[in-house]
Amino acid sequence: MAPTRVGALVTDPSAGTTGRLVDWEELPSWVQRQEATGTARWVWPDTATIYPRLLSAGVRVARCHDLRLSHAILRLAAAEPWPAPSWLATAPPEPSTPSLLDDLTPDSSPSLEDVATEHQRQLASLGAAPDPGRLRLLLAAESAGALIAAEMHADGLPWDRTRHEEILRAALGPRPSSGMRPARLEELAAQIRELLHAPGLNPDSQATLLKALRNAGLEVTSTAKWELGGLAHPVITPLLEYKRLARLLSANGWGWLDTWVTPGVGGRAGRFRTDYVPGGVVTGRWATSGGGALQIPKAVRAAVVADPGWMLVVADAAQVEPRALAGMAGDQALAAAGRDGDLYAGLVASGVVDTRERAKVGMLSALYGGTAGEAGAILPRLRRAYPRATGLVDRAAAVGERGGTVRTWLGRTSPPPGDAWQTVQGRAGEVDAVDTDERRARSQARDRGRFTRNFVVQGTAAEWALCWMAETRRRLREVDAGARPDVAMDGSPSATDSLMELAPTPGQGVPHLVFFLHDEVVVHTPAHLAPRVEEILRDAARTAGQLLFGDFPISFPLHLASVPSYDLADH
DNA sequence: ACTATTGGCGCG
DNA sequence: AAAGCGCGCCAATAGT
Repeated sequence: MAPTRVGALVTDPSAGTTGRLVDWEELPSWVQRQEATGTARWVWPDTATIYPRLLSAGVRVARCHDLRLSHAILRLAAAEPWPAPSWLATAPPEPSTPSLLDDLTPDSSPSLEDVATEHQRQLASLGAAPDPGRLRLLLAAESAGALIAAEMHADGLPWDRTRHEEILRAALGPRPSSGMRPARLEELAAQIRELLHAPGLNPDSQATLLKALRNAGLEVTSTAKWELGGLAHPVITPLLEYKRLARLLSANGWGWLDTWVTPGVGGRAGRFRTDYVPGGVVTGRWATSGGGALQIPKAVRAAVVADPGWMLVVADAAQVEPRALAGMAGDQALAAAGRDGDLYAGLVASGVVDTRERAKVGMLSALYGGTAGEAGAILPRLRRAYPRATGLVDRAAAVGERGGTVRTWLGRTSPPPGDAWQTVQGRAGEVDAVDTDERRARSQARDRGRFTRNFVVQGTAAEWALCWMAETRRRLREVDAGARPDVAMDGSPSATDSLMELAPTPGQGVPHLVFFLHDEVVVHTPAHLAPRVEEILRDAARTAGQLLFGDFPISFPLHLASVPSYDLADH
């Protein structure tokens, strides 16, 4: 049963705190009125539920405090967590069409007092935290992310269906009737059957393909491409080609287009809309649901095309994780290696390792906990050169191996290991424990150590990226106001009366974020504003670094490209 | 006929 | 078991 009203507070330094329990129909106009001061912050149960409705009414807000996302962070961080109120969902709402008003909320809807009480609890919890300033920044960034996620869904990623179809046709042949294999795949399948003497083989069937390969004398234990790649046999080339194209077909073929890309309107490209899930990954990274948005392969990025007269500004932050680690650890030497742009080149220049590739492999091993192969040889050199940085991740791993929890720089806490983990560790300590018990426990403890090792780094990098994006959004909104003289800046009635006029929607000359991928963002902008957008992205990256690490001299350089289509950025 | 798991592979 | 972290999604297959 869907509630017909929503409770929200608005805190505003210029107007004090007010709250209302308001009908959904009245919500947009009320919100728009409060926004006019320019200093309002909304406190509401769940941005993912509320904001899409505001967006479809043409209303955007500057900032909010998302009680659901904040609770999730505070619950793990607080010494004395409180249970989530029944009205506060612990999972993001099921995606739904904006026209449907039901199914969006948990069992009961909060009163205004409920909302105010939960807010007070969160503020108190924040105040009691070891570092309230950082945690406050994290909650603000997480909440800003929720606004951005909803806005990117509403605006969509520009997607040219025709260009996508050209890519598919060139790779696979014409679109087959449903259920049939495209021509090119059928050809390759025939070759594979011939070369393996396996008539009737379906290359999509892993089990039968593996048998056929072994019958042909290939000593493989899987059909994974990394294993096949090293083999000398005439079937390898067509087989790898088959796998590459079959993947393209199943992940981003014609069916994908039909499901995920809405048609273009008058000269404009269509749009791809996924559901972004802020905080969807344990480390604080975003997840997505629908369309595989975080795995858009390089092969189809040429179909991401700006509207006529518009550009895509693609910004990719270089080596965010080691930079975040340098900042956290206060490692001056590692920070210095990253000063000139390419941190891995910096490692080579400082004589720590001899090639860029080895620098990268070694650094990733330090961040992920790898020990095998070449990494084993490089790691000791990294430890000697960067004892503070490597010491930090080594300690995080040690905590994890003992079953403890770790925190990111801003204070996101790792989830503790589950019951199964504890059980296995417990069994290894019992008097009748056998070898396999101990081995399993040790192996599982090391797994946990690699998780916590990486958690602090990946999570802090995600925090930097959130701050970067939130700061970018803030500045893009200023461009919006400045670039649109038709919107009065003096708060005159004409400016606030027409909600649709005020709403910065694509097509009205407004640069806006359209894509986010861990350390990369894409802004869709009128072409003449592309240089300004690049400047904003750079400034925002610098600001994000300062928000996290203050005066510590760690830089966050970007690769920037203003391009008509995504493939041309090609970092 | 349905759901859960597996192997594989795309992205960072 | 890709050398190590984090994901989502697909087709085939196993389980019910």
